Formats: sequence, structure tokens, C-alpha cells
Amino acid sequence: MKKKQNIEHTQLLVLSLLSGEDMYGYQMIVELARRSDHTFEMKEGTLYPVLHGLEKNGYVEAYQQEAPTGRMRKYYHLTRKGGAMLRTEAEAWQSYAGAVNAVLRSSPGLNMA
Amino acid sequence: MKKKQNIEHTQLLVLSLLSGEDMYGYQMIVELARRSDHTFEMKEGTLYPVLHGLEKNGYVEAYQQEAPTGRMRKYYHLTRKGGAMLRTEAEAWQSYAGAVNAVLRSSPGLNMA
DNA sequence: TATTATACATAGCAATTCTAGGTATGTCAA
DNA sequence: TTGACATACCTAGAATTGCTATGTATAATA
Repeated sequence: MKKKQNIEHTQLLVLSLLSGEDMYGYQMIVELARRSDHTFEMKEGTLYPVLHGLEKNGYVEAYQQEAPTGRMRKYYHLTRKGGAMLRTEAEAWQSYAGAVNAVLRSSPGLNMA
Repeated sequence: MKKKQNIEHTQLLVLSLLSGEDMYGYQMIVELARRSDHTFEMKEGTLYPVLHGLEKNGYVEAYQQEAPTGRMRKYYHLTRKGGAMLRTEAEAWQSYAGAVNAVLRSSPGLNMA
């Protein structure tokens, strides 16, 4: 039985990537792997539906642009609304992670530095 | 439309609680809320199925014990196997959280201390 | 006596990610 | 030139997981 990777908070990670520069889907997958030291290897089947959802809700805007190679790429740009959502979700993440760590720290079975 | 709370890593949190002392279901819900400063309000519909799964896999053992009030409680005890799983999952959490934070830190749209 | 807290349980819904498949072009080595 | 691999996009359906809603029952309290 194959283990499922389960990257949660996909939306937060995508918004975060786009806050630096406009990116296209494939690039996000590569960048996310790089910045997370390959902890995250997001699947296309995960990313593309999320991107379409973000666009539908006005958090990102898409535009086509030709790559130097001649291939078409679909770039995504973070909107003002998307930036606000990013800050909201980042705060939620901080709160969530802090709470998990608080619970783990209270566990004698672990050696939490 | 009601917002879903979505406590992920439920299993890790439960194992962590049980590494301190044996607990019964209702107590875990109360304790988890307390230790997480009420960030986590786990639902019974979430907890009980998870407990049954942990028991089935040998991570915890259950036993009945009468409370001072006269009511029956079902206590859960962390097994050696459960302790090992706790350490494994805690490590996975550290790695996961570290990767998310690394990505967020690389985002100019956020003010990550 | 009615409400709230305690205490356990499950069926089915909803949300999310993955698997698995499809389409197509560019690059590079054999 | 052909075959493999990387690039680049997309979606349907499966699997997982937590939540909603509901049920049962007892003890405490207003």
C-alpha cells in the first residue's frame, strides 16, 4: 500500500509563491520543491484544480505568455484580494502550528527542544 | 456557510495526549482544548473513530473503569508500538511545519519574524 | 423538572488530495 | 531519426479524513 503524501494548506503555499512573482503552474511545482528542500512534491492533479479555484474566486488572475522556447505558458498573478487572503491564511497557519507545538511540548514521550 | 475547522494530524495529537497518562475520550477533548488554548475543539465524531482505529492497529489499549461519580469510562493506554508511532509522527510534523515555514519565509508578501 | 455536562457511539456528508489517465511540444542522445 | 525525457497543461474519479447530525444514557444543577 502506497503512502499518500497529503500536502495540506495547498492554497496557502500557492498564494505564498505568487506573492514574490508571477508564476506558471509547472514552475510552482518546481519552486515549491526547491524552497521546501523537496519536502513538498506537489502533484499536477493537486495544483491545477486549486489554481482554477483561486482564479474563480478572484485571488489570482491568469494570462498567457510565450516562453523563450516558443511554448505557451499560463502565468498567474496575485491580486490585492489574494494578498489579503495570503495574510489571513498565514496567520491561521501560525496559530495552528503554534497550537500543535504546544500540545507536543506537553507530551513527556517526546524530547521537544 | 459554516467554516469547517479541520484539525489535521488528529492521530498525532491523540497519541501525544496519551503519552502523559491514560485518558478517556471526553477527557481528551477537554485536555486538547486546554493545552492548545482552545485552538482545537475536537468533535466527538472526529475523535471516537480515530480512537477505534488506533486500538485496532495496536497503538493503544482500552479498558473500562468506573469514575468516582459511578459512571463508566473507557480509558486508553499508549502501547510501546504507539509510543514509537508518536515519535515517528512528531518527527514528520516537525519536518512538515519546517517546510511550510521555509516557504512562507521566502514570501515577500508576508512579514515573517 | 428542565437544562446542562458528562460519556460513548455511528451513518452519511463534505472537502481535499491523490491516482491515473490524456494531450502536446521541445531537447538531446543513441 | 527515433526514442526517452522534460516541459506544460488538464480532468475524472478514488481515497482519505474530519465534520454534521443524531442517538443513547446518566449525573449534576438550577
